[in-house]
Amino acid sequence: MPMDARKFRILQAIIDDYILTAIPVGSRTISKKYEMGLSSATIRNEMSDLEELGYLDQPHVSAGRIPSAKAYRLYVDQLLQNGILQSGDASSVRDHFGSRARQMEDVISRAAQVLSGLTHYTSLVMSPKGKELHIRTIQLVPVSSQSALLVIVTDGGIMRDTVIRVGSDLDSDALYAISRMLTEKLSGHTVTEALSMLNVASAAHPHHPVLEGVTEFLDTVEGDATKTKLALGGTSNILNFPEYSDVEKAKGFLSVLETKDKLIHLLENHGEMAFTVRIGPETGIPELKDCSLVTATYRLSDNTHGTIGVIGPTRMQYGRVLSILNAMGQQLSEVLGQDKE
Amino acid sequence: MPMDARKFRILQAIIDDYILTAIPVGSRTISKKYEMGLSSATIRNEMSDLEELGYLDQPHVSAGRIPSAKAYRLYVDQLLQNGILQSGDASSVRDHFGSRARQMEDVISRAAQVLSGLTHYTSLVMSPKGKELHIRTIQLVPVSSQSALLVIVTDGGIMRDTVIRVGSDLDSDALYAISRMLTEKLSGHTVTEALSMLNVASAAHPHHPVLEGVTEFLDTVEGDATKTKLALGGTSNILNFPEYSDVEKAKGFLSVLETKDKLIHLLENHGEMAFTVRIGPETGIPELKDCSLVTATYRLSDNTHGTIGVIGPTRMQYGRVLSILNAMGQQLSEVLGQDKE
DNA sequence: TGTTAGCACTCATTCGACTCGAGTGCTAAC
DNA sequence: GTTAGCACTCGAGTCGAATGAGTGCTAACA
Repeated sequence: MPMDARKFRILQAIIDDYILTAIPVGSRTISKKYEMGLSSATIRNEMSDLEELGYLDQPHVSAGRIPSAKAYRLYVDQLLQNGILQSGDASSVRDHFGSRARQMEDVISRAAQVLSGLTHYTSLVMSPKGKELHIRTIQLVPVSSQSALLVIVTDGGIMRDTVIRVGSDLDSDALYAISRMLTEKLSGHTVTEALSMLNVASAAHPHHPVLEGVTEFLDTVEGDATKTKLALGGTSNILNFPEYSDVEKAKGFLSVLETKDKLIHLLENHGEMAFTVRIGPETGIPELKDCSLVTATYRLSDNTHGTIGVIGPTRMQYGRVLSILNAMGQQLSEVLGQDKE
Repeated sequence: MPMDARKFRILQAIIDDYILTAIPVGSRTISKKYEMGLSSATIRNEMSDLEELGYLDQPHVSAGRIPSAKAYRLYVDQLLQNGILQSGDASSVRDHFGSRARQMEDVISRAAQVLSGLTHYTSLVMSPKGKELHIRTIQLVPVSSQSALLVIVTDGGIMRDTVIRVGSDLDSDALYAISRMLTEKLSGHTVTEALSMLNVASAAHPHHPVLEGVTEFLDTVEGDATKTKLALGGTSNILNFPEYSDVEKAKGFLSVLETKDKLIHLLENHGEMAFTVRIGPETGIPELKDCSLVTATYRLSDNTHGTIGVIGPTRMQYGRVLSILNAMGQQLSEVLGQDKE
């Protein structure tokens, strides 16, 4: 039994209706609300076929059908292929975002707020991965006689800082000299590259406290995924959807959001696509089996990119979400890239 | 009708039982489970009196009684007066916290996690208010030809940074010189004091871009409460309690947590007490009318303090929470104060 | 005078029987 | 291939009786 055009049109109508109403949709609804020119009986036969093909599920025999994950997959693939992106969202993203470019962190969390506000889903905004960032300046700022603040400015305006121990024989001017030297050597390189260069240098000057401190810090930046900044928005939005009116399910969902490591891992597996859509079980997280995750990337430069995403019920308004993510991605690239020149 | 010792003992038993079980407690329960040496009928008479005094409510006539906000208030005041603080919690806080003192931000969020993990409630950890912090070092780090990163190191190891525009005629060395000068002048003063000093300086050198940038930034640090860092932990813990099995109520609660401004405002009204306990309506936030907020402070120095707190249902294990907050406050003072010398 | 046993009364909760209706699957006719 | 008709299914909602926890009151008791 093949999947012809009519079946597809009916499936699409079912999905559209279910996304809107969240109640299982019956054959009569389709034949009345959507101008098919077919009677409910015919729709019924087609729906039976679609169920056999695995595109529809039936909660119980006397209810309508609901789309399966496979159906959403088909639906989304179709959407992605046609590239239907409303342009109206770009301007509304712009409006809500405001133009003030502040610190990376502020931008990230603001973006998460806007994203969840516009979509009514839960949003995720992740800064670029640490190890891909290019170093621009390294500066040691004296904090006390024994320690200094290590500030690393990277492209995108992100800065990472930590306090390291230095030898007590270094005063402000000495630190400044070291800073200049380090900046000269490492500027323009990625964190990963800088790390290998430092390892060479450490071999020449063993037990140099400053070098050790810097190396150690870069090491954690590279290795530790949790160093990536992740902002969430609209975490309680999920409760607006009837599929999460069960408190137990809601708890599971919210618990996942609390352990950011899982989320970061999820967002990192992005591949080279402009968009990634993971539907239900495709997320790989049991608690999210009734959720979909849509992600997109934004670029700061050729090699550094961050990820933004939206989590909602599988019956998500994929078209709208994709369009908004697209607009937000562009906006972020613009805002974060602008103070780069 | 006075409130005698026996009434108080009975009230205490009722509160203890209700905190544990969350079900209205009847006269028979009290006379059996708690060794009162009184029959249920006597208890019943006393409970009737307690209700008349406003300490007990009755959901409906054939159910037991539940403590009113007034009852919890009495209970807590008694608790605070007796200063019952189990010492066991101090060590468990220490165990969970770990000794690694990292950046302020990490410590804050770690503390929130530990706090919610130990109490099973939602925790709040707020860094000290910006304007109370003492400046230790000011450093300008070149970022591009037009802009510089302004790093301000304060006591407690907190650092605030932002990118400011500078005149294009300033190279790295010039910025360094300015940094030294600023550090020399402002070190040891609070943000508020520094601000007034800078205003004097600005009058002498009008339109100086660096001075303007620094002033503007300190201004936002002082004025903008949202600059205060606030970490939350265990936001979904509230769903474990039967009083929040209603999704609508849970949504209201979680929505409040998302707008951090309200929370910061709540935590700031702390007064000079070691602990503050706000019960139900005392929080002043309608969505939290069935919640209690317990806060405590930790100190970095004489003038700078941060706030930690726990939010849970009004039937909270106040004794335990107070004890844990006390331990955590000490721990935080220790960890954040230690790199101060 | 305080305490207790006894008893009638209240009322949320539980459970089963019942109805209602949306929706299906199947068959036969078009 | 499409459609009308019809029997059938089954979740959701309603109603009412039974249940039982808990109270308030009264009268007896120490």
